[in-house]
Amino acid sequence: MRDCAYMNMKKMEIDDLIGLFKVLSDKTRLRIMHLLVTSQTGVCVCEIMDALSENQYNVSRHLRVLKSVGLVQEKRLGKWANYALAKPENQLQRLCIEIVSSLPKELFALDALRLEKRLALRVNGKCVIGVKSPEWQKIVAQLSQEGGS
Amino acid sequence: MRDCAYMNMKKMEIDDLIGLFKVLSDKTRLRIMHLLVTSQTGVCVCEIMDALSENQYNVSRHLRVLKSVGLVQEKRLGKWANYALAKPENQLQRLCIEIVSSLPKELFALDALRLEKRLALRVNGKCVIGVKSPEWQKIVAQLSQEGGS
DNA sequence: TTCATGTATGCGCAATCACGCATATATTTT
DNA sequence: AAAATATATGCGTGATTGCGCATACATGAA
Repeated sequence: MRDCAYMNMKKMEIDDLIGLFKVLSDKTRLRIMHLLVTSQTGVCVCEIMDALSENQYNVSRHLRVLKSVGLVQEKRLGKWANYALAKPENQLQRLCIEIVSSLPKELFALDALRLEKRLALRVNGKCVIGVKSPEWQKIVAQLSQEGGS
Repeated sequence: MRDCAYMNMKKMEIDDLIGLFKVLSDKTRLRIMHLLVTSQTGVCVCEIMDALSENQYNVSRHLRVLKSVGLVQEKRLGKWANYALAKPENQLQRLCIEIVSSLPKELFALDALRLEKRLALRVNGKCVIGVKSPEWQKIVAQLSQEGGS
């Protein structure tokens, strides 16, 4: 992946703040961060995909960005990659989590709802259905029906 | 001026948050905002220029952006344009001020110091020296000498 | 070993956006 | 009226960056 400005973390300077805001300036990244901050649980890539209705490579790429600045951590479990909020190790990361926590939750309500439904499909606390699963398609159809009423 | 994404304010949506973070993702804008938030006083363009050591057209342009999203307000006084933090009129603007207020002040210490010295040159509470004034050049030279010790 | 599946990434493109330059506008001073 | 001064802005450019596509990689299943 090409280098991006928001990956450049040295000592704490104004430029680091700028990097932080740049990280939060992408919709997909902000939604992922909010998901991880509010849910306080590790989730795999396909669960994020479904919660956000976002495709695989974008979720993956944005997770990489978040990981590169130390905001999230990855734990591989077989084919699955589990991502969770990292324990903040500097002021900047704490600030970021504070900021994300302070955002109006209503704006992310749909993501949260979908994540809840998606996590309910886990078996033994683990994701087992992967991408494009019929179970999930059905739930999505149901949700869009309710939403359209 | 060409349209920018962060100027597009409708109802409060995630995209508005993105716009907010984009506004804060520029160093000059963030420094201006911090200046206005912490100083709580209206300042003219040339005072900002000197406080930030930034040129005229960039300060002017970024002020325009901040004004366009309702974060700052302008009051013209003859040749001088006085800018101040606008009274926040929605949740997003309040959030922005909160966020800027929460940033580590040390990072903006030099700007704050220069602004303090610059405001001390006012007469009757008004800026009178304009741009490229010898008085200010002298103070800058003094500051850089102290900083280099 | 071959195939299926979850995840990662190189490439090319298009959009965004900050900047320098030059110049325009507005107001005061001479 | 003309010059000076504070501020604003159109234009061209370069840098950044998000995305779609195709494909690579890694691991488990058949």
